[in-house]
Amino acid sequence: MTIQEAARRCGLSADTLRYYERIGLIHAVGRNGSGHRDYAEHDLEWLDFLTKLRSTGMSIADMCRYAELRRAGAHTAGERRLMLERHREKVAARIAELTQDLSALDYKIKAYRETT
Amino acid sequence: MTIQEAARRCGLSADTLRYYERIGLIHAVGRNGSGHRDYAEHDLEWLDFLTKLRSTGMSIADMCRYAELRRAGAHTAGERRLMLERHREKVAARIAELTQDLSALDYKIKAYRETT
DNA sequence: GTTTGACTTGGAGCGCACTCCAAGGGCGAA
DNA sequence: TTCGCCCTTGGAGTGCGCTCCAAGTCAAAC
Repeated sequence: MTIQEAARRCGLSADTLRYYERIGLIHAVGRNGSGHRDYAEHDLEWLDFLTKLRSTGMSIADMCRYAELRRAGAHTAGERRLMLERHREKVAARIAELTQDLSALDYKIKAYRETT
Repeated sequence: MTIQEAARRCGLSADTLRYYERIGLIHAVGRNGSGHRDYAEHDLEWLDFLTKLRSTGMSIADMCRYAELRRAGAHTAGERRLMLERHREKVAARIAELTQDLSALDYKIKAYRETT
């Protein structure tokens, strides 16, 4: 799969895919005869997971840490799990915060509706 | 109220408060005899509202737009309300997205738990 | 009276996450 | 064979939202 197709499928730009590879988030993407990147299905699955971490607010630095652990092998599974559990709590807290802010927003909008 | 007290109460830094004033987010904060900022209660209420907008992901540019409309007077209430309503939808969508990502994360964590 | 410390201003600097650029390579179509 | 296009790399640039700095002012403490 070309970089353009991979970009389209995971919702990132080709530039971002190259950037992710450069900083070690994606490891050893295959190349074809002309030296062009050739993405495999498992690259896409990993990218989908990365974009989930990213969209839930994990920093690139932490994602790199996770990717590094993953490359290090099965014995890092515990640490990876811990990272995900901690991140999960942050996401849950964020949802709670947003939910509260949403109702504050609703209250404000209601006030506007009653005034106008 | 000094800038330090105001900063503590709204959870921003004094630098950020000065920055917000510079870009027009906060208008005409009072000064005392020595030219130091002297925040009033209504400044704090406005700041609390601003931090809610900010923490729900509204851009500084949009917040400036809102602040500008507010300064322009009551005849802009409709437009302000529209801004808030649109923002509200974005926040709701964000919550939905995060909630989905959270369950994906839970799924992944569950897999780790079953493996280790 | 001098020191301390918080404040003022305009402007520069920073960290993050990309995003773009220049120079060059490879390949299919006309 | 030449054109057009997409790809490669390393490195530079960008936008956002602050954050820090230098130089100066002022008031209270010692």
